[in-house]
Amino acid sequence: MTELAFDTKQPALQACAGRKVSCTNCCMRKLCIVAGMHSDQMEAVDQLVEHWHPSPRGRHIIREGDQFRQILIVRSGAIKAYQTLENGDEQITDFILPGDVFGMDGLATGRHIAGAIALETTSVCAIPMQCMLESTGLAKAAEHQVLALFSESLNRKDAHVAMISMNKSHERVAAFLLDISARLARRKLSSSHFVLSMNRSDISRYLALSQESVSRAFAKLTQAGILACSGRQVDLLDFQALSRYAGRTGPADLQQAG
Amino acid sequence: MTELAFDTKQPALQACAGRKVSCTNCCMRKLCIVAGMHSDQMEAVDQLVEHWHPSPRGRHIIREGDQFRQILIVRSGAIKAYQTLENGDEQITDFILPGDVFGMDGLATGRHIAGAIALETTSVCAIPMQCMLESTGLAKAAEHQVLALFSESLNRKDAHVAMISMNKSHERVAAFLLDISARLARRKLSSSHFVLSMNRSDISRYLALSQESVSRAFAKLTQAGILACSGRQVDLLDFQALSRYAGRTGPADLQQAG
DNA sequence: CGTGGTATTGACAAGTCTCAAGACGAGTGG
DNA sequence: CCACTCGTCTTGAGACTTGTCAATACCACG
Repeated sequence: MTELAFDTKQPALQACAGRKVSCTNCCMRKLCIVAGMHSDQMEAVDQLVEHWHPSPRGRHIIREGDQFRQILIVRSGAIKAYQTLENGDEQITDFILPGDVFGMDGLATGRHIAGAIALETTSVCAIPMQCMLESTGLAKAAEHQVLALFSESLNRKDAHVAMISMNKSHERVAAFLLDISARLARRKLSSSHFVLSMNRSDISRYLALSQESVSRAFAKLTQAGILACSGRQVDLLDFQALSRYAGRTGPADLQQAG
Repeated sequence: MTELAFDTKQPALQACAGRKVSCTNCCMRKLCIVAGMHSDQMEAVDQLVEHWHPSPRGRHIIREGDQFRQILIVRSGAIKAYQTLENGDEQITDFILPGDVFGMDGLATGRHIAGAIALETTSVCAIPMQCMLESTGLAKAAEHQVLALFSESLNRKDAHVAMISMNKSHERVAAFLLDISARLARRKLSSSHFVLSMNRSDISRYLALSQESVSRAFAKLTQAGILACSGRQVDLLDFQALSRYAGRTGPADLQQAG
């Protein structure tokens, strides 16, 4: 089985994965920058947007220090954003799913601070910043959308901070799974049954835990009957219970419920 | 002594604190949205910008759930941004210093997710979003700046994540102090001698630690001769050593060096 | 059927959280 | 000037969780 963040049996992503499509019939148009645009506006954006070739798993889409030239939107696949710290450790700063924008980190200084690597075969669209600022008509139409996506990106980071702030490993993992689940749901994909596109090590560096703790957290949640998992395949069995843990040692605490 | 994030003896902030000023002679013009603008552009922005009355310590500037109407820029003072979690805990998501923008979290959904409270007497400028999108001339001039500030905001959040990801409490506190220090330096204020405007509890909820651990971390760094502090007054004595700790258990580990 | 990357599991040391008590400083009222 | 109070900050001791090191299991792939 190939590694996908989504169940390929579901139609939405399969429709456009890997193929060059125009914005008007792109499956991500409801989440991306063209959301809410008229078809003529969309066509204007289409002229501007570069549809890049799909990147295979492991390929860098952005390298740390690269010059900033455009903002990017994922059309299909999944990406991890990372930053190399002074001591050489790789901090995973984001997991980017179809419809998410990324690459705005380079706008402030002109150079990208964070790198981005495809977690599986991934297609992205690029909106060159230069064009964006020059083309008045489009800028007008897209400006609000761009800002909204920025804002969403900011909120995603706050959610990340909230996740890491939980003190128990199974809470962080529960919150992580719920977050992924909710984001998949927004994309009309199964929220209870999915295949993670990142390995345990990526998750651990995203959640500020050791790989082993992530593994143990999965085991704990499994033993509690809250989820079933085999490697990256995850089935969420009890959302309520999961939410309780993600809600930071809420009403009921996790005992060896078995 | 009043509580300030900055040494009031330094001229930059004193000049405009609390008084209504135009952008052209605001002390924050080099960091804010009007950075790099011609004076005529600046005046156009000036027409648009609302200079709000100073907020006393403890006052809400934004409440969670408030309708989004404008983005805000701090002119003087300091602010904490927070989010109430499911279990009622307050997660501090940001400390906002003069020249920083905030409030963009509300753009995505139209309502603010995070609240903002003044940590000391604080003046902010508001740029109504409606105006911003409508006034073409200005939008053109300010667009790049707005995006750059957004981008900076994103990068600040990644820095926050990196901070929380450190596993030892004194590393997180070291990173925190270096971050504050660097941000003060950008504002031409003393980077080695300052008064924190937030209490230990705020710091702890920002760094995902208990209050006690923060206190102990301060003590540890003090005993190691790296800083001197008395309550919120902080003097950084050894930047190199501080950077080593903030660099995540780097070359030299912190022993009871005394 | 090996091989390499990934994932799990165990045991111990190390660090943090929690609970609890006390110290300190600023502000108030006698 | 003093005693008192409140919020903040510090310090101590024990329980608990995680990180680390190490060994083993698992899976896809050639």
